[in-house]
Amino acid sequence: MGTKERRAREKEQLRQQILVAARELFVNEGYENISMRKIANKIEYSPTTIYLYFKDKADLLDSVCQETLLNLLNTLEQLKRDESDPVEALRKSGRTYVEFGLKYPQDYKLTFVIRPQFQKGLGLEEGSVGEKVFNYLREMVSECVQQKRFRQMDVETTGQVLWSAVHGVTLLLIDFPDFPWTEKDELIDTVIHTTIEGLKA
Amino acid sequence: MGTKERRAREKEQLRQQILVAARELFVNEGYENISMRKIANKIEYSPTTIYLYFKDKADLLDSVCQETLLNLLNTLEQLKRDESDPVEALRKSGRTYVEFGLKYPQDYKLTFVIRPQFQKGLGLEEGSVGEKVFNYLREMVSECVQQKRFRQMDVETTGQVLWSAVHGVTLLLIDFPDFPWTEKDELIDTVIHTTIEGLKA
DNA sequence: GATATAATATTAACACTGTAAAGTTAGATA
DNA sequence: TATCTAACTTTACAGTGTTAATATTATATC
Repeated sequence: MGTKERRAREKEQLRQQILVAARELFVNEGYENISMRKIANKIEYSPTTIYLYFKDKADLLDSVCQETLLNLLNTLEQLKRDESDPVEALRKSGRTYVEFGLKYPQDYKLTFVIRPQFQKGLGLEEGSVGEKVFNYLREMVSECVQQKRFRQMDVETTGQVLWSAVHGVTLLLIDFPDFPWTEKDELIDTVIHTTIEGLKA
Repeated sequence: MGTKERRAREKEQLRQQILVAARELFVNEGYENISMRKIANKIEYSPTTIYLYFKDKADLLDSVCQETLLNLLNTLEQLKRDESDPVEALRKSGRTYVEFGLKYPQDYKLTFVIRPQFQKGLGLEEGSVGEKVFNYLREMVSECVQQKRFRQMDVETTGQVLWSAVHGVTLLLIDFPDFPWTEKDELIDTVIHTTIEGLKA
């Protein structure tokens, strides 16, 4: 009676195959330059087969972005363990966030800039990966506030300020690679350092 | 012999007409949802006429964005006059920058996020409007640094840190309107205030 | 093993897209 | 009036996302 299970497994496998192909194409050539037909070609299925697994192209993008968020979450959570100082932990998290964005620039843009243009929902619903990523940030910040390392301020606002800073620098570095930036690592560190100092002040 | 001039004027007029129509459509319905045919319909010309005035759709986007930058520059320069304290002037400029982005969210995204995806060049070349906007920021910052109001730091880096912050918060507010943000104005003020405090520290 | 049934995949088609090439028209020059 | 030229349109092509109808395949039942 394992037939059903095997079938389900096979179905999931094809779903994954589509996702892998879609991510690779989206990331290398940009979401709007990739057609359903191109994805279909890559996996050697007919274009319409994709619609048996995903509602439409935006839904496919959505699933790719969910994976990216999961990837980001895992990357961040690997840090958490080995750092006792909460401010230092926050600094490292910020650094890791930006580095993640620069390591997978297209994934980052897809998730945090392109996707919102197509899917109006935020992807931060109850139990979603996006929510978990945000909770991670919230916890980090909360620790700093509780230990009075920051000036008295709403935890939510504090988190949002930090997010603004890292999101901003990540996108600028991605979008304007030719701009005469300060040396990249120095800029990232300075952005994070400045923001954290500002939160202490 | 005024014929040539009249013709040139008419030509420029149609160019402007196309730009106005394109901006309105792009801004209201999004760049990727607008076809050349829709723009052509709006101005009551055939679609291919547009190609006599603009190289392609990306070039048309480009011109729309140039106008946006000019608009931003004018908005910013109106501030300059009436503020003697350089830090306060910088704060106001930051505030104005974000407000501009939120007042014309689609223009902002078009210029600072969508455009770089299509036109790899930055649009900050010698003599360009983009360069002027950036010079404005540079001057503001420079004033603060010269008057020792900020901790000793490279003017370029300081400017880039500020730009990161305001760019970040602007985009987050645009892209995730449903997120449970701190009250919008408070968040913007806090982002700018925190960054500036961090630069002093 | 043959047949009915359900799952999965494909073909054909529609209404669009950006844009190149060729054709048309109106006004200026000679 | 004939010719030239700039401005604009028509036509056409190859490609797009997506739907409905159809075909194929694999399983379950007899």
